Amino acid sequence: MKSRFAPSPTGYLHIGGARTALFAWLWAKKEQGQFILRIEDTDRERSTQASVDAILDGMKWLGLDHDEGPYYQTDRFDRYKTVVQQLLEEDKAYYCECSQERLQVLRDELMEKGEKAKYDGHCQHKNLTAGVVRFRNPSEGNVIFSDLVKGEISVHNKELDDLIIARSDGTPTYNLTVVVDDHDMDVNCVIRGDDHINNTPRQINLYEALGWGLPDFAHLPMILGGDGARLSKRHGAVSVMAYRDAGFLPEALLNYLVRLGWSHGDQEVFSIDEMIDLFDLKDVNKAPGSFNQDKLIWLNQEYIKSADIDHLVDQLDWHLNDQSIDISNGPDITNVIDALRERSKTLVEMAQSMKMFYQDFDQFDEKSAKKQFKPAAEPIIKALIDHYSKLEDWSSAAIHDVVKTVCDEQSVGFGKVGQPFRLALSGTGNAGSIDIVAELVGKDRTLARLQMALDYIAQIDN
RNA sequence: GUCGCCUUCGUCUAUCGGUUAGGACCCCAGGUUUUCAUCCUGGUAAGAGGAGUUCGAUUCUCCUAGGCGAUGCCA
Repeated sequence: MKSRFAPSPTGYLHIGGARTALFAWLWAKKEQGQFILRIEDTDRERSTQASVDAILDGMKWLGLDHDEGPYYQTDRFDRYKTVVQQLLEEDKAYYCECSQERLQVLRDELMEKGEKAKYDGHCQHKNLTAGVVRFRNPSEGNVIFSDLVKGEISVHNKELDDLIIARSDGTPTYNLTVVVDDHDMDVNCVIRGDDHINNTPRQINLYEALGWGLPDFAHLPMILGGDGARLSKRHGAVSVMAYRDAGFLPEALLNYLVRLGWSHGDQEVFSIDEMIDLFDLKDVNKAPGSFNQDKLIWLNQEYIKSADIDHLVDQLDWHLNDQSIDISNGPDITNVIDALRERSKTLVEMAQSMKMFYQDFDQFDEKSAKKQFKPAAEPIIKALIDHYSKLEDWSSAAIHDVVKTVCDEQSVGFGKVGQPFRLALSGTGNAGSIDIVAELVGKDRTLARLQMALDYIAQIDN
């Protein structure tokens, strides 16, 4: 068994493409077959190297590795020419020199008459020797195939016209190259978006004209935006790498994508191995799905909570760099991650929260400071500084004991001490349990920040 | 216009003719908690419409509507 992902390099790897790639990849793994990557760059006007790189980067980040390729169609023009020539010689194709204008007029007329807009075979028997090359599509009968996800699909040959397989400059077009490649590369399971369903009967006719055996076809439903329209930029990020940048873990994205159009009972969270084990094309839904960022965020948080610490360190690296956070001068990053993982929805958030452990700040969040740093807090903070400066065992347990001692001495509840302390430590008030945070922030920084809080209160008094 | 595909809570989905139509996200309420978060409990919410087949349809068939796709010398 061999499947493939065959994007055209006219932009970044987007969410829909990634889902198609994932399903094709999963099915190959599941069937212990191969997965190949092919770049369909026959449209030289729109294809760019930057897009090729972006697609490769996206696939790599997602971990969707290929067994063969990447193949480039532009490397195979000689082969396509040979096939076109063969079709010409066998009279299964012919040259056509109808102008674009004539074709446009023809389409308009047919549409106006309520008919299917298709080529009328004007050059069919002219025996021309130049122009575009058209494939002689059968005019009778039906093309019927059994799609692995959609079931039986039937189209009348009457609906199909003689499609162009080579442009007037001699370059081949999609419907020809895809057939030649899938055949030559032994792809026997074509998994792609269902926007290709309409092309499939044409391609089947081409396979038959060439005397080649048919692959299985599996057409995946599209991914739509929240409003039911085709997913596009206005629905938020559509580029896979934009999700990396926004702080998502690749396995969270993959998990989200695999559940869009496929399910296994009530299970929501799947490891890669489980996906491979449980995935089955026959369980793929026919209906299109809408992309829902809230659920992706939930999954991302689930993965952040449970991920292997080394993996998080790896994934965080890009974000630390992006936010210019230097972790060499501060606590062990694994301890910080553990303190933060239950309160971070994304890696971007986590990196932001990490700043308080590695960077000093010169002011407190104004709103919180007004609330917490009132004159009444002064003796409490003074007491904390007093105790902590003498504390030798800088452990969360000892730090916690001091807070309790201060509560007793000042005859106040935990909150009266904990809240200003937390704000002093974090600058924003958002932090986990104060004893652990204080331990990680370190004795010197803790004392300096408490002193800063004291200075703030003094400045309010004046 | 024509052809093809699709249609269960707002969203992702379960259901292989008989269920109080289940789960998850979101949202709401309550509980745990030194803030936030985590965690726990509970709640709101669905079979597009119409025929037919059947003792019985979300499930099978047909029609309608709606959505998406194709109708390119794009892929």
